Amino acid sequence: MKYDHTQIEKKWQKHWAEQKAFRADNASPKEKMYILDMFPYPSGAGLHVGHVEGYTATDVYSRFKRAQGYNVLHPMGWDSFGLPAENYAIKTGVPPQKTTDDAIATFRTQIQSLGLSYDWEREIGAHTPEYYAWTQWFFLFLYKNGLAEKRLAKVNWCPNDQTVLANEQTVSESGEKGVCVRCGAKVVQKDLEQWFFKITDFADALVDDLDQVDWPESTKINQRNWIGRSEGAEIVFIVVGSSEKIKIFTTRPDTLFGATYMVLAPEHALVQTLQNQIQNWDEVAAYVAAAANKTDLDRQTEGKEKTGVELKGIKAINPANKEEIPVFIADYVLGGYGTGAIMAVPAHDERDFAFAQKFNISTKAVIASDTDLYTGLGTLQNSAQFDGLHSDEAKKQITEFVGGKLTKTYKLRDWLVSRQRYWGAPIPVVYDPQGAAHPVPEEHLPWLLPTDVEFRPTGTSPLGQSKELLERTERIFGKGWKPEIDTMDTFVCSSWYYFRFGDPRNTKAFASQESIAKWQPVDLYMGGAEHTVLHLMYARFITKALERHGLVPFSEPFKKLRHQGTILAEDGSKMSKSKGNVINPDEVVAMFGADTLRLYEMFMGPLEANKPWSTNNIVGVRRFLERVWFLQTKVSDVKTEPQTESLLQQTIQKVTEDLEALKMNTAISALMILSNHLSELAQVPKSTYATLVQLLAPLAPHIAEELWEHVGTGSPRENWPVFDPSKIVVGHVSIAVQVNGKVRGVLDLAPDTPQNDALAAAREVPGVAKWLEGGREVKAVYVPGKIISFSVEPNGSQNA
RNA sequence: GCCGGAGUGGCGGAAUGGUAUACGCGCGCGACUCAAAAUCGCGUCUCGCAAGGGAUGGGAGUUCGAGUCUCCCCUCCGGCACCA
Repeated sequence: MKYDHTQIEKKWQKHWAEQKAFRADNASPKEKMYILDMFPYPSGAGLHVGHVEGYTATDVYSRFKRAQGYNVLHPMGWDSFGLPAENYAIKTGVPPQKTTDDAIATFRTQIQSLGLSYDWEREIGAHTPEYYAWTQWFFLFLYKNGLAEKRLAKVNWCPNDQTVLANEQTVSESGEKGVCVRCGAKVVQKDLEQWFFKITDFADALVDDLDQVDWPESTKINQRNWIGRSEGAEIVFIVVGSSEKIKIFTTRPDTLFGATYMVLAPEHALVQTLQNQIQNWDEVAAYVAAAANKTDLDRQTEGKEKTGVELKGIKAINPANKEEIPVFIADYVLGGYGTGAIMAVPAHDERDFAFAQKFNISTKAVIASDTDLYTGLGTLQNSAQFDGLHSDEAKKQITEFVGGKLTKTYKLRDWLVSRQRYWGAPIPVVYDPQGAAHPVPEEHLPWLLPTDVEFRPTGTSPLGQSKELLERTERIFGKGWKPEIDTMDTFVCSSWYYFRFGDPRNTKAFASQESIAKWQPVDLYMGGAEHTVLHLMYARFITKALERHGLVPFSEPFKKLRHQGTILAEDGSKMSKSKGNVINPDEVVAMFGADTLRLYEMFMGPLEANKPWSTNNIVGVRRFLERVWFLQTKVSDVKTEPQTESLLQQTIQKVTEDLEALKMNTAISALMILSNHLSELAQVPKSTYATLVQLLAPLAPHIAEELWEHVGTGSPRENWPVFDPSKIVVGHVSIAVQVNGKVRGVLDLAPDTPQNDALAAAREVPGVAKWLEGGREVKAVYVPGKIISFSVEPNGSQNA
């Protein structure tokens, strides 16, 4: 009987769908397990083998957990708003709605052909009004609680196309930075009124709560670095001859006596305030204007070459030693970090040192050191009564001495959610005739995305063209009222979707409290490591905001997180369309079958590692499945020999432990060892074979179900086997005998052999005895069941 | 520059401080065949006739024993990058 993967896979996919085999049951008393994949952007290119890896891993785990008796929630949906569909529409005129629905249909078909056990009754799409109504509800929720507000902010602007550009659109196809991806014009910065979510309110919790979750350490570190909490002091400097003060943030208040100048960010408000006292105003104003037009990319490409202008006529007083010091503006000081102003200590800070060299500013070493520039901590000097103190103590004492305060600051900025784009959830805000913002009342949600727009860059947000949206606004709110015409960052859609899967059709709430209590938080979350810093941060923020207002009873949405690695091309390079080395999963499924593809991707290596694809290696797992398939012809009611039973029990243990730890590659290896053993038998005991099939079922579910029909009862999706240690044969174990760290012999011993007997036997082993003869035994170590180790010193006669 | 991760056969990789190279690919030889494919069996780190020796990026250390732990260095991959 041939192994016809196509026929078998179709049969069981149909069967599972008809049986609703993977429905997550809201009413089940069984323990819940919520296993989630990061929902994909449904791109026109279709499913990638990289998707398959992550989805297969969670599928294996879901099937494993169901068999162990858990009530598993394993859903799939679409992160379906976003730029590619809109760009495609600009190019071709095909509306994003159509492109997106087509792409989703393709993705769904592809995913279903892999036999992934999703509960399709819970499918959601971020671009559907039923979903984005609640994305908009989240906006209103944050707005009402003071966590959303409008501010001026810079955007990338293409003066040629008259359009706003996302950061990733400011790199040309040839890699040139700071230019429009479409026309190549130089990108400039432009101020726009935009909506922000106040994620910085939660900065401390976002750092501290990382201790509660089981995430890869590197991902936690990325999150901490992104938030960038640093501890230091705020200290006030007085401007000479003025009532103005300059507040600075420093992590090194111990070096305050060494501050020989100050720097303000070009956009610092005080620059404008002090205009009348600044003698070289024209020069200063020109520098400020130039800095305002610089993109972040400009700053990067310009490297670390320092620029700046002294504010002539302005001096500040160092509060520690009352010296008058000059004040500069320079773009190496960032307006958005700390207080936007620094004290510069050129003797102990690299950037200040470089700047002082260029502008010929005096330096003063206040930490003892042999070098002109020393950035470490140390013993104070030139610091009056603080001389001799160590930095650690001086930080606090000097801060108190000058009336400053110890404080913390963060790199994390508030989340800018306004997008001057079409294909996103409209921001549910309207403006009265005076221009004041008002939230759209919840009863009007979903606040629909209009369709009467043209897809071409026009210099304004596409929704600004919609007559329907304007008429709707005036009809509901009154004459002269105007709609907000920006849409929300698609990260908003993905910051709450995991709640929706628990209660996907709810029209009264984003999810009922019962569904939250039943299913949340996510027990296992799987997705790529790249590009997830922001998503994870935003999802955590939303959860913390909900918790603060009593809407969820926990503060972290994802208890356990794992990343699948990247699948590379055969030569180890990245797969890319332009190189033409992309593997299409559909072709692999057609040729080898979904079970083989799944098994191969799980067998490639550790889940989180980056691994090259190898079409050669696929035949290995295919052969394994063929071997298991062929074994059914040898099944009979013979008694299981102890050796076979022992191996079976070890396999049950190994596979169970490995699947729990998501080490699919070694679980498969254990199954191969068992099937190789069974292949050597003339007749294969039915119960042993059935157990092999069941252990294989989470990994290669179609073939397992087909084989199970002949050898099992019930379903292979239930009653996961439990290993029985008493059936593992422990009669004797082969243990190594080492002399001076080298293996000289092997000995078969029962693990409970007493030490004296074991050592005596070991000394008699032919390969060992001769090494002990000529020397003096110094030490003998016996680790039962593991190893015997002798240490020998050569005697005098041998040395001679 | 800073922060992570990783270096093991020809290749993907395995190994609670305890016989390094499991499992798979590839390759070689053999069986079956008129022949080939498929399948099955045997072999496959390296030097050596052997006894033995040498190998987990390089160098030191801890230990009876190190791929695994500690320190220094090299290479590759990923992230951040003037954050005071």
